[in-house]
Amino acid sequence: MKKTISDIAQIAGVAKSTVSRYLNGGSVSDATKEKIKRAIQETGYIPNTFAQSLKAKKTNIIGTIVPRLNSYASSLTLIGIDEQLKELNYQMLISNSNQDLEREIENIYTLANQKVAGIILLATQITDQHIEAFRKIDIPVLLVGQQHKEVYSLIHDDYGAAYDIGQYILAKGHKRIGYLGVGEHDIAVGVKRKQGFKEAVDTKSDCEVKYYETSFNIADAIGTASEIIEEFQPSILACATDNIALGALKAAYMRGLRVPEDLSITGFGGYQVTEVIHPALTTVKFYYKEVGQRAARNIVKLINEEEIEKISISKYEIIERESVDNI
Amino acid sequence: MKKTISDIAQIAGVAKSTVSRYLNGGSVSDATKEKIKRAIQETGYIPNTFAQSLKAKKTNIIGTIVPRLNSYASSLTLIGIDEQLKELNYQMLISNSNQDLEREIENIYTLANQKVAGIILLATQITDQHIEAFRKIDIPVLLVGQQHKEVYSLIHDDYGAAYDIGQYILAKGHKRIGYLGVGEHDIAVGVKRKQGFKEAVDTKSDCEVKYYETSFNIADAIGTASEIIEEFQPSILACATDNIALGALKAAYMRGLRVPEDLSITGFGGYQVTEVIHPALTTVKFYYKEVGQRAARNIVKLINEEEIEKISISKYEIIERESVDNI
DNA sequence: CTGAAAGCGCTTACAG
DNA sequence: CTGAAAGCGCTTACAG
Repeated sequence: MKKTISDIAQIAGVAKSTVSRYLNGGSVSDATKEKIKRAIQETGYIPNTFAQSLKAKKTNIIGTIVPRLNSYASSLTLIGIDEQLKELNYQMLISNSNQDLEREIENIYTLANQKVAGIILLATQITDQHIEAFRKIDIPVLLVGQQHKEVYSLIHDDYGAAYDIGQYILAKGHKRIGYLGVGEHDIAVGVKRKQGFKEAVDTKSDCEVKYYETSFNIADAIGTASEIIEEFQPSILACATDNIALGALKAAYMRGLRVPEDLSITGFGGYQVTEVIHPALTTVKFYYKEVGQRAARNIVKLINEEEIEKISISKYEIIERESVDNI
Repeated sequence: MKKTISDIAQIAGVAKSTVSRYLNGGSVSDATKEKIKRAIQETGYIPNTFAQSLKAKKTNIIGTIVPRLNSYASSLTLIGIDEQLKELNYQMLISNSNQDLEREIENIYTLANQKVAGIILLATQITDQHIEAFRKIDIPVLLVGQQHKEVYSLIHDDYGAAYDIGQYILAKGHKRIGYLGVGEHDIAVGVKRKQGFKEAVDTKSDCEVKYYETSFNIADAIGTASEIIEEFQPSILACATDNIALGALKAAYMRGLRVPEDLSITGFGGYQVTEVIHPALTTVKFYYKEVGQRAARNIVKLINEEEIEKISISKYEIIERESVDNI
């Protein structure tokens, strides 16, 4: 059933090497080309990628490790990577670590096993084990979303975006401000966003600002936001992700508060749904897909041993919509 | 740098075949085991998967083709597949066709090239070219979400769910009913859901029902829903997906209609966000993740040449929330 | 332009 | 339990 290059060679009446040359664009006479083409069509021959890779000693596969598949940010980033990679004649292999750091480390080694040409890691946190793995596998690695001094990274400007959101809130006249963030193990979302925000609101001394923490989970966010509303009664709640903001919105409705009249809310991310809901959410949009595309270009450069910057920072844009009131 | 099995054999002072046996759990004496283990640790040896697969003539990789990556349904299905496959010692390779049928066909062949053990296709429509590809590659294939008489399939009960939604709407006393679906090239969403719905509402003769069509795109849905509201002024708008329902909700708000007081809305899918928005959406929940898991089990059975049903139909559940009014 | 041969890194009967 | 040898399906110098 399954045809090999030898079968084709035999049917076409040429040597295996000639078929191989035909397949790889080497010099073959037109007459020979014709014969081989016919043989391939007739048999439905498909070359064995393993044998090819075994000899060629390299693949055109880029392994991409994601913490979770059902996230707006991951999905868009993956799409960007995939699109760009296809253009560059590479292929994307997705490996899901399901928010499990151990599995993430495992995935690095598995990908190395499969001789991927490079690895893109949509990172949440980078541990020593990560660094150890990167060293051992000896394959180009690119981090997306988090940075580390020993690895090439592509990040969103979390600090800058948060600073701008802070300034924006101040400009709207808010003085009783709640910030709902996540744990500090996540440097980008947990640390940088909070830092930028704090830096901005600290420029004004007549504000009362309180910082809270929840998880990335919407249900958790609803609970935490609800408590904050009860305890602190802020005029605005700045949330570290759009999902958290969605939770805050729900909490507001559940407590009978109108948004933005009774409580203003902001998010982070620019998820599509934030535009469709009512009131539409004021948030900061990150360019996930573009970052994915850039990641693809960068990893390929790394593979080709071209120079790239150790760390690139991507832009953002404040999207002003309906969820923030002017006081 | 890169170590091979020969290096390990040499360092451990044994034959390659012994190392191979060690790696694959064949019988090796404890003393030899120890030597090999040490050699592997010392060198950080990682076996070459290509060489392994070339000999073994099979892989434990399941190719999964998705129409798009940024969809709630795909993501959850993928997670289910991935989880279950890991348990069965298989690996998932995701291939995105980006809603491009040609690319989908290409992906089938590419996956075959890579000698995947089986293919799961999250399908939108099945053309003759698909069937031709399935025949040529001679690899087990499983369809998810759509059915075809020549291929093993796993589907959601689109017809049944739509019928129930229709009945539910009738029971709520609605008599002026709009149905907002999608094109008929998508059998599951475009044909089956409409059919089930129609069947249900046709049981009552004093209703006026109008059928409309839009795309899967939220922005399109907003536009179409807006027109429907203007022209037909239904008391309820049943939407063929949750995203379309989200668009309808937005359209209602934009026209100053209250939901559900002025217009009731229902969806299809059970996306997480439908629970968080206000008003929470009445919809039908499909078990995407579970279907993914089952798909994984089924494709593995197919690979092992075990019997499975040609077509399995998955359950659903009507989720009654706040977006439908009692008339 | 074309072919014979060696070799990529493994695995798998087959002997011992 | 262990090793030598053949072979998986390709590619790549090397001759011609």
